[in-house]
Amino acid sequence: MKANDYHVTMDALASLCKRRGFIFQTSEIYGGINGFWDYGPLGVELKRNIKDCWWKSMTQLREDIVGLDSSIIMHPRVWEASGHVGNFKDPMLDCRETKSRYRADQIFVLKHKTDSDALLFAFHEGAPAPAEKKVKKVAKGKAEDYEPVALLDIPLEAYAKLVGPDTNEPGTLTEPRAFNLMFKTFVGPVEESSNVAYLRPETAQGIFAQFGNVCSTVRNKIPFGIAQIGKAFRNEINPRNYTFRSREFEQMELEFFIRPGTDSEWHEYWVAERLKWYEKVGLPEGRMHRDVHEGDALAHYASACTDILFDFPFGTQELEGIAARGNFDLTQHQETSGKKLEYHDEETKERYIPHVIEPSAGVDRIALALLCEAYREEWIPKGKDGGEVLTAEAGVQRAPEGYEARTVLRFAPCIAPYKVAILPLLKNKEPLVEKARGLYEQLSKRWKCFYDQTGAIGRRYRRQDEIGTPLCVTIDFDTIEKDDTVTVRDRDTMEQIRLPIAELENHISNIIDF
RNA sequence: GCGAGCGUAGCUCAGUGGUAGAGCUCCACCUUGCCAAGGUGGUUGUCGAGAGUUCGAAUCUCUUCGCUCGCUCCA
Repeated sequence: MKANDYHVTMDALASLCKRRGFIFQTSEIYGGINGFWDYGPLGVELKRNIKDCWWKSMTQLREDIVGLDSSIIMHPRVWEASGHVGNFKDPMLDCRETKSRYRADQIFVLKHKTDSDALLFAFHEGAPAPAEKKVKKVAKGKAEDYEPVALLDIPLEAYAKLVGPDTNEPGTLTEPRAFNLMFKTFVGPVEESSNVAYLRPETAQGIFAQFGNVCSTVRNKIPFGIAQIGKAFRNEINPRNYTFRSREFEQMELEFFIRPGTDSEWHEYWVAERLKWYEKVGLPEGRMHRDVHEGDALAHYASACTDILFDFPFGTQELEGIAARGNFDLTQHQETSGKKLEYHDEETKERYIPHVIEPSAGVDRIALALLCEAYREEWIPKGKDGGEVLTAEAGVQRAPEGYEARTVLRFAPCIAPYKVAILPLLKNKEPLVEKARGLYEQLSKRWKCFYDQTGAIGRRYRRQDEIGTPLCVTIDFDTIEKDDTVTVRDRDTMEQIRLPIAELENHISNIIDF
């Protein structure tokens, strides 16, 4: 997908998100801080709706999944067991001359087989040709006399003789430094190493660590799942693309425990289930993709992993990963903690550590995807029944003659921040206002509603379009003088129907409820 | 993290050393009997932050923070 084919630019979207109160830069009055975002009055409703739809689909609409809310800071040994303390870092090194940065584990070195004083030539993994050339040109040697070794196996003393991948001079590379992507803090008032703790980089480990307690309290039979929604923190090197890669973000994770050997069928099941969910909340099939990891792209303990991707304006990017993790996590925790984390399968009379399928989704990424997908700029014909609605041309703000522009967020109704706007036709006619206020109070008991009496009625419709409110209900003189009916106006078609107030709640419920 | 560009009202932006501006938005009143941009009046800024040069800085210099793009990274 080319960026210029997309129906919205990130600039236009970010502008609307700020103007209407979806997303703000965090602590903006102090200049902001890279990788952290705040959700405004509309954004928080949007996110809540995403989480509610997920939570409902997991824990309410099925009886084999229960919820959990574990703490953000856990015992540091949780992260030893999970491998995050050991592996959750990428040693990096810089070239002082070219200012390039490399991942140490991806750099290899041509080393002379016998002469330990000879120069060493670094190269990118799998691409030794430039280094072989340098062997001939710079060292006047033969390629046969050299052998490739991993950079991490080269002693630091030898770095003075090491020629970087993009230079011909030795000694320009810094020593590799570990970049731990977990946020570190201290428990208790004293900052000493024995008090170190981490903000969780994922919510999943809280589920594994409480596996035993959950099993012994809810009497669940395999297969069953434990779901959790919560904040996670990763000290990303370079947050980019608006809220897409943030340092503080929210995850919705399910650990679905299964009998060993049934991994691939349950993995496929959850990929299909999750794709159905995305369609239900308003991400169309045409913009969704699967990325099936194979070979080296798979973690060593995983038997399958499929990413669910979405076409963003800045490229096709991951919303969710669905991994078949075997029994790696529970086994690790059992070994590290010394506590049994086995499941007694009464059907097969066996004890075993269950395998797990993990659908792990990012709430903020889904919110961003929904905003990108929902955003539309349209040119609509002036006057009644005037013909076809056009998609606005990118960058052209004024509509052509006979048309007028409208910006609309076409959220799925279950996702929209406000569900219904209640509008008196005129604000200076007391009976209209009184009736509208009463209806607003009535409907607010069931849905997030918006009351607006300011400006012309058409203008108020457009305001609701821009924040994605699916329905507008207008109170006019027929309502109060004649038959107690109201006008219900649809956001997407802009069509209006007349309904008795008595039928209103039922009508709204059919459209809105997840 | 490196390089380049950019930070002025809620949004989009003009303003190259001399009293901070425009359009839209927003608010009030009027008008408005169903799809915005009629009328009148009004609010809003430490010109991203800090320091320096200068009689005087939005404007010049330095530092810093943030944003965008490219490289890098994305378990």
